[in-house]
Amino acid sequence: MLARADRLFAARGLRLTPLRRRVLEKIAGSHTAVGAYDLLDRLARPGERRLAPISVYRALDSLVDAGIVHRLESRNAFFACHAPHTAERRQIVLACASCATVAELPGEAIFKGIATMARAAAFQTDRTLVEVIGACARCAAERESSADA
Amino acid sequence: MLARADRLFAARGLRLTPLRRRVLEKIAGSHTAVGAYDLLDRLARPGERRLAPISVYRALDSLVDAGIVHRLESRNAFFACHAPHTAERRQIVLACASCATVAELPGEAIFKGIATMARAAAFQTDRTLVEVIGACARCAAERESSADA
DNA sequence: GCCGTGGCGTAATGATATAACACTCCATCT
DNA sequence: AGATGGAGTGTTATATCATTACGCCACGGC
Repeated sequence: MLARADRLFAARGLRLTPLRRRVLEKIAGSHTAVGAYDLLDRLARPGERRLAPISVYRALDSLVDAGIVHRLESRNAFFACHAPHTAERRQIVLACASCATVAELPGEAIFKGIATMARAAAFQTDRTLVEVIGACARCAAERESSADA
Repeated sequence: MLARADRLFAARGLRLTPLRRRVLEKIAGSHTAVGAYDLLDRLARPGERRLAPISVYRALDSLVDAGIVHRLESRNAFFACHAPHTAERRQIVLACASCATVAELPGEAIFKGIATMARAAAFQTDRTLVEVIGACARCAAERESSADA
């Protein structure tokens, strides 16, 4: 993953700097969506001065631009993209409301359908967002059992 | 629209109060997505004390619950739903990045497709979000002409 | 009458994100 | 070598978005 990130940055004349690397590691380390301030906490090192929010946001911006990290708009949070796709953002995002776990599904057909509809409405698409909020398999099971109780 | 709102509230044993009505009018008055604090400004009446943010957020919550107003997640903003659909949120949202205009398209087929994929991934869907960010017909035309220049 | 719920006011605070400015590093050009 | 320019980060302050906690009043049902 870090190698991939390296390549993506290099391809654009940029660098996967130590700070960006640390941020990416923290995000990728959890398969969940994490907020910028959570990240700040996790990046804190005892004895060192805490990072300023802006530093994390800058790193996040660069990672998002590179397509290695995505933003979960419905939660104002960020998650690492483990899919093999390149900067194209054509994945359906499944976000668990209880555990914040994020999964991605290839959604070419869906995105094509949406693009067609937008075009028919004379709308010029820059970015398409598909987020499904609900319960992942694990949490859905828990819902069931507590519903039984 | 106000009549529809009235009905939707009444159907749930709630009321379209004066405050909610004012908030709804301000949102519906613009066909764009407006932030809660923008709304606060627009609701301000000379000589009167300004509303507290929480008051607007409460009104917004109730309107969103009723399905009369939707939240544009990618912008943390709100827009009135002019579509004839009921509380079902199965509309594709087209949001113009330059003028904030929002349009909705019926998206049954798309939402069905997404639901099927989510189910196949053992994901239990609560809510599905489809937002297309780009340029509306009008702003796209402007882009063209400035690109020419 | 009393209680539960809905609805709103007030004050304070929490959470998310950016602006503005300064500095270093390093590659490139001259 | 010196000048230039973009990338990257630090520091400080501030903007923007949203909620918690508490209290009051209106109204309908028991």
